[in-house]
This record gives sequence, structure tokens and C-alpha cells, in this order.
Amino acid sequence: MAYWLMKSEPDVFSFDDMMAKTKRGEPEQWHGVRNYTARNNMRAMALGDLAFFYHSNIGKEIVGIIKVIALAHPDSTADLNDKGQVVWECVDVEAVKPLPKPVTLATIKATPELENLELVKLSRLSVSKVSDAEWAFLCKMGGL
DNA sequence: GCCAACGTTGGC
DNA sequence: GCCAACGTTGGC
Repeated sequence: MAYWLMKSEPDVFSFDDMMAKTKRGEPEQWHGVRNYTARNNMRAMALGDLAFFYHSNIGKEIVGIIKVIALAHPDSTADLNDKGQVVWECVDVEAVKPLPKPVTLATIKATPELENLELVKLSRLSVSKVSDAEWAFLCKMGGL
């Protein structure tokens, strides 16, 4: 099983929105990704993989955990390319639980153990990898 | 609102 | 295939 981190702007789609959707039994399609690296990360996801839910721009903190419940499939909100092929894809996710103590970007940057976290190193990547060690460390910092 | 980092586009 | 110009993201 692999670990990931997925960004969302909370004024567009927050972790509260995510939890409400899961409570209603609706999967969230992680649509709108238009970056090849991020798409490739989604293609590499397996069912049951876990991801941190990060609030970008507003809050700038990891606020919860989500789970992959459907493998990458065509993003219905994306246009086809000039050959009529699907280029962009998305996975479906559901909320698992919030972090008791959200972990801010400032805290992450001040933590030597997390200096290689892709969230920090590749700050513009919206779907990034998290190593096993980083995942365990961040869970602990988040009060789990 | 500014700017750094990075991806994409288009001219050559 | 290189590189300058431009657009976008996201932190500050």
C-alpha cells in the first residue's frame, strides 16, 4: 500500500465537504487535475491507498485522511485531445477521518524529518507521494 | 498583490 | 530540439 497527498482549495472543496459527501454515500471524483505528474501519481494508486487531504491557499495545513475507492478513470470534466483520446483521469476517494491536530505547512517546513516531503520540494504538484516514514511521522504529529 | 518555480507553447 | 515568452500555482 502506498501513501499520497492531495491538495484542495477549501473555498472550492474542503475536507468538511469531503466528509459530508462520504456520509451521504457519494464517492468524490478527484477531477480537474491537469498536470502529467499528478495524473501519473493517480494512475499509480491502488484500491485502499490512503492520502492526506491538504488545504492549499487557505489554511495551508493537512486536515484529514482520505482513501482511494476507485482506480484512475477518465475525467468526465476534461476535453479530449485532437485524436479524440482521453488525456486526463481521476480516482474516486472517500473521507476516512480528520486529523485531531491539523499539521500546518509552517510546521512541516520546520521539521527536519520532513525536509524531503514532495509537498515542500515540489510545491506546485497537486497530487504527490508520501513515504512510509513520512506518513507515520505526519500521523503522529496530527495526533493519531 | 507580488514573485519564485515550473509547465507549456511556439518560433526558429 | 532548443529556448524565450508566457501562463499558472501557491506561498508569502
